[in-house]
Amino acid sequence: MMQQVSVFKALADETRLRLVNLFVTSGKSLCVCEMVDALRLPQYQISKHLNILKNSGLISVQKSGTWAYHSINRDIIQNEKLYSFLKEFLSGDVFDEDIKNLDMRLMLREGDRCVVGFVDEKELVQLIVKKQPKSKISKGSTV
Amino acid sequence: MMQQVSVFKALADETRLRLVNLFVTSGKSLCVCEMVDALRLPQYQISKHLNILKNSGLISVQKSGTWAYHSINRDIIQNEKLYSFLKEFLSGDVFDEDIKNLDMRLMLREGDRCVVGFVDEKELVQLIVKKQPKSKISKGSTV
DNA sequence: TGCTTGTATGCACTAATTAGCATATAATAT
DNA sequence: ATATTATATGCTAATTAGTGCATACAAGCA
Repeated sequence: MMQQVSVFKALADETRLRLVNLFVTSGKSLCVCEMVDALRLPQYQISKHLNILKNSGLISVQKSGTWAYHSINRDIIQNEKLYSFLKEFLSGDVFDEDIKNLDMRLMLREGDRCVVGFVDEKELVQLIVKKQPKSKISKGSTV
Repeated sequence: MMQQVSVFKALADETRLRLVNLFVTSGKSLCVCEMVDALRLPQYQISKHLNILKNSGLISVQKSGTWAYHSINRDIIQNEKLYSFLKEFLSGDVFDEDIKNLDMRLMLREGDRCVVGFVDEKELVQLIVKKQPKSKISKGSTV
């Protein structure tokens, strides 16, 4: 298939656009469990869609132990034009919600590395609260 | 379907990318028979693919008698970023060949309007030769 | 070695997309 | 009216793509 076609085919799916949105908005390398938690879709779906993005040349992977950090290839996205287009084109309810979830999830990183696997919504909040050692300014402390 | 998805779905097909290439490279409104001759595909395919591009909001049509002039919507292509990306991304053998065919075909216009229907390759060359009234500089005239 | 965990993938099923052909529509010309 | 021409569209078969589930793989840890 023509490379141009495979790039647009890769982008022609809601789940994959949501993944691309995570990359262009966060600007980070993300590992699979983080994306699973952000999009709240089954792990096998995320993996498969990432594979399609990879085959089109849009993203690439760097393994670190069992973790797999995926990141967008800014060079293949010629002249940054597609990249900056995507950055402003991908917005709205679903995309924004995903970013909110991702931001929460990224608070669990240590030294900017992923250190936990899948975490459901409730568990995530608890873990974040537990992780804030210096914040005595939390609500309802000394009123 | 999300508008973002439908835009990329519209672009996720070789024939439709070839059509888009005609628009972004020529910068013109084109009518169906001209695109049929440029891409050398059956008329019903061109019409159907144009309809998909139209539904995604990428192009629009202006009728003039039986002729239908299609043109790309530069405003929906946000901030011109996608437009200029496409302009440089869509190149290579097939795309270039299409443009060569289109350029020939556009020589048959009169006052920048389409005045003939489908024309096969041989017929096209003959018509073009016939159309050059002032060119006494053609090959082999007064050597 | 065996267990757990993060990630990838094979298979069956279903849904979505495309091509091909015939035909419809609508404007023009005779 | 009728014929012609430019364009659109309905239908079917064929292909492609996505989902869901189970399971495989591979690295780290007991």
